[in-house]
Amino acid sequence: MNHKVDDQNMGFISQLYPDVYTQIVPQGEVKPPKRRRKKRKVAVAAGDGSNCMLRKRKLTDEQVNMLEMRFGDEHKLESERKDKIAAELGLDPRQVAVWFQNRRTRWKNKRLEDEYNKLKNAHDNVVLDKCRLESEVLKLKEHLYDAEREIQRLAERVEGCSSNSPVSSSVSIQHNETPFFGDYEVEEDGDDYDNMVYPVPENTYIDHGEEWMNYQLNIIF
DNA sequence: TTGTGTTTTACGACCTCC
DNA sequence: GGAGGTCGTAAAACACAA
Repeated sequence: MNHKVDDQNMGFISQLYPDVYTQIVPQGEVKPPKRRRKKRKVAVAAGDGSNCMLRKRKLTDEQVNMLEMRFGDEHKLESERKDKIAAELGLDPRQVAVWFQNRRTRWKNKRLEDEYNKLKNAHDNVVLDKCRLESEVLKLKEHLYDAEREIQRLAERVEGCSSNSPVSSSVSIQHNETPFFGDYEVEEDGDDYDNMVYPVPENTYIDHGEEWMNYQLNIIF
């Protein structure tokens, strides 16, 4: 950005906060031509206020706590507020700005992480629900299968009775038209239960669809 | 002690807004 | 055009296992 201003500021700051922030660019140093990204030496204040290349300075707990409080109040940082906080903590305004920038980034990442976890939980619940429903469907299909067997059994019994008696049964079910499990047509991919096609006999149940359904449900449940 | 992974501080490039 | 933002990353500081 505006390095000239930054450099001027640093000099100014070194005078304002000699014990905190030190101008670290050696006198007479010629700036390298602007490059996309250059290796940098991070330099910060020496405890004795001397001008020298030093290790990066970590903010004190007190400073960090105060910055956290200010960040809690407001994530953005206007110039006036920045200067005020900097003066309050004995920091370079630039340091305050940088700290806020980094803090915003951390905050954003945290928010993204929380959002991701929320979505993941929702997804997991949906998957769980899907499994539960699938197993329920399987159970119901098993019930249906058992019911069909029972119908078959009853139909055979009725047929046996009617052959012994001249009185015709009031039961209208004709066993050879009763769909049995073996009569299901299984579609190509062979996923037995899922792809069963129920062949409704032409003249037996078609006119009494509702009754037939109720009859079936009574057997199942 | 040292190698390694993570966090923190700082900067450069670029973008947006006034 | 300047101020302040984001993004990506360097490098120091730190934590910790081996």
